[in-house]
Amino acid sequence: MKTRDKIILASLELFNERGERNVTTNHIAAHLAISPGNLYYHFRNKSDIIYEIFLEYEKLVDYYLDIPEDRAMTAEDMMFYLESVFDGLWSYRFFHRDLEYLLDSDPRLRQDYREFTNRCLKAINRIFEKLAEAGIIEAQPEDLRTAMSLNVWLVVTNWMAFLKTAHAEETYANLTINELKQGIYQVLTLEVPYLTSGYRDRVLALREKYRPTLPDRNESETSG
Amino acid sequence: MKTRDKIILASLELFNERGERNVTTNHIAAHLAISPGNLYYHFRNKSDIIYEIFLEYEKLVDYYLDIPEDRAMTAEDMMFYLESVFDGLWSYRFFHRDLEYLLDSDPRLRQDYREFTNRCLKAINRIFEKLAEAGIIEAQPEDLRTAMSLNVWLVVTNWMAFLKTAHAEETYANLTINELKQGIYQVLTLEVPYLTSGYRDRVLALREKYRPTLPDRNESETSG
DNA sequence: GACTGGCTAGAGTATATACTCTAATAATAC
DNA sequence: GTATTATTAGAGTATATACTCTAGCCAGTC
Repeated sequence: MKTRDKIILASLELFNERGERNVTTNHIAAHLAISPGNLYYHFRNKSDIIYEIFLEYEKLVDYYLDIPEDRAMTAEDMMFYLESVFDGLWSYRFFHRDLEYLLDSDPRLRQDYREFTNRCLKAINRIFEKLAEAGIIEAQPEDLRTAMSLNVWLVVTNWMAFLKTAHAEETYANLTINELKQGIYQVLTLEVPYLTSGYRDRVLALREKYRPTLPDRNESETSG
Repeated sequence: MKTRDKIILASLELFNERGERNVTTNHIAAHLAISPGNLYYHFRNKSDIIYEIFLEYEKLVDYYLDIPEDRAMTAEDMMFYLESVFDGLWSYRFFHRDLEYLLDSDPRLRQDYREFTNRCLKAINRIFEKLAEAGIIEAQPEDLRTAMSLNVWLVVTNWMAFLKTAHAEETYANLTINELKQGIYQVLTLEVPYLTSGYRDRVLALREKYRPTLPDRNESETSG
């Protein structure tokens, strides 16, 4: 594997494990047993590494959210979208953690991320439309659908942050992809009131599989 | 005003403006025209300043979310809760930005914040209960109510982050409290499907007042 | 006036961090 | 082979940051 690719891979790994803020370029080089000079031969700066990682992330999610227009949507499709998106979130989980700082440090990233968000919102919107066409959820006016899509985006992209703050101990290390996917339960919660009678039980059953076993909720929960 | 209080105030101001990560203790001291030594006489470290600010924030929100149990809830009450909470978010807006890093650096803060979150979730839950008792929304099983409350929390606490990423330019400076309050529209969107026929139009009208005029959604709206 | 204790100044320190520079080595072209 | 280019090492730099240390000021008290 080329050094350049190794740098990207190691950076992603370290960022995910420790958070971007806690990983320096020297750490990355040390982790790979290469010199800082070598790293800076391949990347002009730290931002450039992050930008490359973003491009990969973007590509992955764009691929996941490519919605086929030649056929109706099924409940399985919907679940597959959710699973895929949460897989993506997991693989690039450092990204949403320090998002605001990252965007402040790189205008190019800010611009790209903004367009990326808009594409995702459109895709979510389209999924809702097709779910309605397929009779899985009730059709809703465009206004409402757009606002719903935005809420889905907010829940999806911030569920992980919530989980980490809800953990009692240092949580960066011990978060698992299974816990993360409990966010699917929360997303489906948004759909619940719109489900058609024909699909209601079906989707509720699917949703049930992701019911959160919330992290040490018990510890201070004795009141109530 | 005592130096200690001035430090807290100036820190909050600078954190909100520039983000905690971009504000050093030396900046704070310089801003107040006091010496670093003076600052460190009053606070053992930066974390302690942040913790003090959190305590204020916590107190404020706890006060806002104190739900009177001696009377029924009105739609106005609900709106007042929303307005208040978003005011609080605005005043301490730096906090949710670097939340994860802050919690990682201070176990005491992590623990307190976790309990704070649980209290807020319970309050939201109770608000939904009382809205149902008042006939404003349909009553829902506890499970669903809890999941809904969590979604409300996610939307409330992350709406600001979304706004900032949606902005095209450097956004930390030019975000306004009015834009922030458009998050109320998103929260009410979550309630829409549960509104009773008696209150539906009423609440939809209230919601309409907060409809987002989303920041340069179409590429570059001339800012002026 | 002398003493005390809270408060403050400001120079200074240890460490970290992003990044540079030069020279050496490996790979490739001719 | 030689010349050229791509890659790498590793010491080094400029700057920043959280925090310390010492000495002095000032308000109140005896």
